[in-house]
Amino acid sequence: MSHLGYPCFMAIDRDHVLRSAAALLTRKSTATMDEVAKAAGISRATLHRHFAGRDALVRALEQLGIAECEGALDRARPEEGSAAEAVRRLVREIQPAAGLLAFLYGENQLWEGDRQHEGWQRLDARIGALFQRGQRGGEFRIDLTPVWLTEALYGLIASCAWATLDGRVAARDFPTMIAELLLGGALRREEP
Amino acid sequence: MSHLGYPCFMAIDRDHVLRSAAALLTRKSTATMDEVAKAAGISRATLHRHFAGRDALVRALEQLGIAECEGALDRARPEEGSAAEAVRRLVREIQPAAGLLAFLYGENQLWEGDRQHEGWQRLDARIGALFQRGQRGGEFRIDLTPVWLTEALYGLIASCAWATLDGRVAARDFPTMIAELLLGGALRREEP
DNA sequence: CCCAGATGAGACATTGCTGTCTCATCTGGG
DNA sequence: CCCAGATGAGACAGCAATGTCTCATCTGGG
Repeated sequence: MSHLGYPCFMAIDRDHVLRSAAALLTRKSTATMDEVAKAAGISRATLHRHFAGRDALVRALEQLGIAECEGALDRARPEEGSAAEAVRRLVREIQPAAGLLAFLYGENQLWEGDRQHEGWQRLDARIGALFQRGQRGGEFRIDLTPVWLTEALYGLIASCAWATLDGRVAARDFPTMIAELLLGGALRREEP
Repeated sequence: MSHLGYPCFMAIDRDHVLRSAAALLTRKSTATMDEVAKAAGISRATLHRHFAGRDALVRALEQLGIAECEGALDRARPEEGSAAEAVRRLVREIQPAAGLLAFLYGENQLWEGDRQHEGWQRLDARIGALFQRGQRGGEFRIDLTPVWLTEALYGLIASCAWATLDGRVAARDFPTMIAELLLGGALRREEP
């Protein structure tokens, strides 16, 4: 045991378990603790040593999802350049976390409670601010509220993640499909 | 008992149970059979007399959702006028079923099986055909596939249904928010 | 080597939901 | 009135997943 009070490899182990769980739960959101353990290559006992219970596991996944989103948002530099380009960067950066987000998006348990994780509010605010910047700069239309645009972004990410799992959308098209639909819509642009 | 083999009021009763269940499960997808029964104002025993089990109930809801979608599609007259207007009509007609669709959309159980209800395929085909018509007519851009546009439509409907439940989007804005985002996107159009 | 700590396998009780059953009660048509 | 059929209330066992426990085993640092 290290001086930290836990073995130095536990951190990466925990991360590995979380990512396996995310990958599995994306495909089968009702997977058992036993299935999650098997997917991570550990026993159910060890899984319970890492996470007190299923609820704790989901909460940890929520935390991970929030962190991934914030990382993606940081890397996308939402204040920089045109808002449209910032949205494209954001979608591109967020793709690796799309499966996890799709799972969390469908986990009603996280939202029905009287109060949800503050991290989501912070994310909503940051993404909403990006859309607002686009509106103020005359780049985005103003008849769609930033709140709705943010919500729609989440919805499209989840849709595309599931469509990708089913093979209805190619993974390499993920960023384009979402960003182009969200930004430009289905209507053809008039040639200038 | 009527000559039909069941009381004449059972049909409407069954429909009432289904709609109550849809309304409840939209808010809490993990609701118990007991909660569903209470929400419909009947006992659990009677609920089991109508639907053999939870699975049968979900399947019946799926059937209802498909029927509502097909009805909305029929009323939207997807072959008539511009494709964009047809999409707007479709979204407007589908709004009453949005909550049910959002529930079904998150019910992975319906999709993970090796084969899903053929009704969805028929719906996908009809909606996809609408988008394809818009593309062929030069109205819609061709770099977003009809399959993805269909998927995105479902996703936006589910997103907006949940956002409406949470009060983040007004119910009266539902058709506009979805149709305008799907058709026009966030970017402002250049003035002609 | 020695041992603390981590792990895997499995036993175990508990819990919440399900599906089925019975029985008393209600209701509407004949 | 009479009765078939529907209903509500509740009992009951079954089941699947959870959470806790023990114990044998493995592993790495000192």
